[in-house]
Amino acid sequence: MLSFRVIPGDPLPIYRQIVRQIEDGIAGGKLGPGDRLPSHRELAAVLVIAPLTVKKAYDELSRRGAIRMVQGQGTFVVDRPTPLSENEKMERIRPTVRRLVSEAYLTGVGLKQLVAALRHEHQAMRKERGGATGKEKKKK
Amino acid sequence: MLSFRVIPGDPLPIYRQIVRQIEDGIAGGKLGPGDRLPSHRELAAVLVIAPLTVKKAYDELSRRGAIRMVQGQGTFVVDRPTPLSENEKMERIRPTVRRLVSEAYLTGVGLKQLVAALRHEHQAMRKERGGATGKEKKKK
Amino acid sequence: MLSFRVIPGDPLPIYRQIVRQIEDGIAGGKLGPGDRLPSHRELAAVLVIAPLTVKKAYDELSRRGAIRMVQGQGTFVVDRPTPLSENEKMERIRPTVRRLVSEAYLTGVGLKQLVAALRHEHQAMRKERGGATGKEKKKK
Amino acid sequence: MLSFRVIPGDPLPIYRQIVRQIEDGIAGGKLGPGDRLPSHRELAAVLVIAPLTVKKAYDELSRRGAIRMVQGQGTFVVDRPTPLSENEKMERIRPTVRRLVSEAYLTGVGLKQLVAALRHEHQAMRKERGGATGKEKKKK
DNA sequence: GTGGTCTAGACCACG
DNA sequence: GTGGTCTAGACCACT
Repeated sequence: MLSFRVIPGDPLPIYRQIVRQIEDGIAGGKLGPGDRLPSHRELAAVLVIAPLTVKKAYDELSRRGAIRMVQGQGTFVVDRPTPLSENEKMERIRPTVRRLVSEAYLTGVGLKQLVAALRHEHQAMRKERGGATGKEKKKK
Repeated sequence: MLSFRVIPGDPLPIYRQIVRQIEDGIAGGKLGPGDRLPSHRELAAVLVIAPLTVKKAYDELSRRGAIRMVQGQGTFVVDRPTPLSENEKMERIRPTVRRLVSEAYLTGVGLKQLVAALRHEHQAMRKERGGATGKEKKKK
Repeated sequence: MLSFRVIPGDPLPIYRQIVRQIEDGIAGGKLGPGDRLPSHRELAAVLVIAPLTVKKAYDELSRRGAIRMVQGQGTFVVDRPTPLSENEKMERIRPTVRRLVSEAYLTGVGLKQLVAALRHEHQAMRKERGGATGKEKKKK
Repeated sequence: MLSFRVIPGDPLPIYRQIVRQIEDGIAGGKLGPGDRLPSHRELAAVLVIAPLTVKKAYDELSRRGAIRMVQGQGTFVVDRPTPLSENEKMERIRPTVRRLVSEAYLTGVGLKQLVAALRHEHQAMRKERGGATGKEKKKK
């Protein structure tokens, strides 16, 4: 199961953050058709936010046709995996890359430190995600 | 002078959009120390928004030490940005680092590619700023 | 709960008065980590001023790391104040130091008396905060 | 002659700062009846502010009867010296003392550092004021 | 209910 | 003209 992270103070509302992460997960192949998402109550508990907030995210995704909520069964991914090309992937994250570089410059953080911070955060996330340390073979 | 643009519907509030554009302007070298910004009323008129909204953006930049507002004179880009400790620098860019790492992970972009993209963007920005490639000798 | 008071005609703007009162409340131990402040609307009603004015005060305190505002929850005194470097600390109190020295000089108060007054006031505050006289051992 | 200092960003308007400093000077005996103040143009030049601002301060003091402006002659102190008792002096600067102590606590500056900063600033001012290093004997 | 943003005015202080 | 403060509303987002 995908693990989510949510930033309370972010300008992007929490429910949109969830929407986005699930979309990214689908785009990146981490989530495929038929995959089951955690119940909104469950996810809310994990993220320590209100269940209604998660519900709102699921509703949004449902409206977009990316997932389907089935009474008494759960919530499932509908979207085609739509494998993105490498270029498309890079394009997708590029705005954030640019923003980070710009922020780093303004703050006076050098490229070296920046890369270090990136690696550090990457490690931290891996541990959080469940202990995979190398190239993980995901199977459904 | 910088040209500003603002997107009303954006999840990022208008005043933050302005903050970012000015920060980027400084980062990109389009705005240098001593440069004068348009008055908040003037900019508000140009952008067709309320003056207070622009002022809020200027206040934010002022707090961060990027600009200085002087009564009866105007608003100026600050000469020597207030020095921050290394910890504070990292703390400041951390949210974006986390976000980028998360996006990359979900989208299926590996750490290597990510770092490469970062370096690439970093180089691009440098060129934009005037071609300095290393420690630049500033003369006034 | 703290009781607030505001003087409309004061040279110190209302929102700064609020900032100072809350800061003093924290300094004096009347406000501790985790304590909830009245909502900005509520406080505005009590003080008979515009909600935005209180919000501006809260924003200022939030920026300084003294409080945290959480959507839908309320506003709270922060647990562990953001650590500042020694230089920044001194930088922050410097204006008041300068002002005091200047006032004392002009009023004809000598350095010795000034330091004595400072020590006296410092002791008084400590007692107010609960009687700790040295390094206090905090337990939770 | 008294030397003045002015803080542009202060909540107290510059012209009020000047008023206050002259009042303090009179209260502290640094300025006595008949003493001549610098012309407003002159003082404005020294403080690097607009002459109108100084004029405003002089007008204020004139209205209060503390000084008298005489066409073609200059501006002179009128007020009785009114020597303050030590207690009165301390009372006068006490609010600022309290404020400084409170700020220092909040900022995490210890008493020791605080006193050191005070001494440092005191020295700096002395040099600025014209090089007196010990108890200065002032004569009119 | 909470905080977050925005508007369209107003008046003061400084130059 | 500039910035600095304040008001009295409004709507949105989250719990």
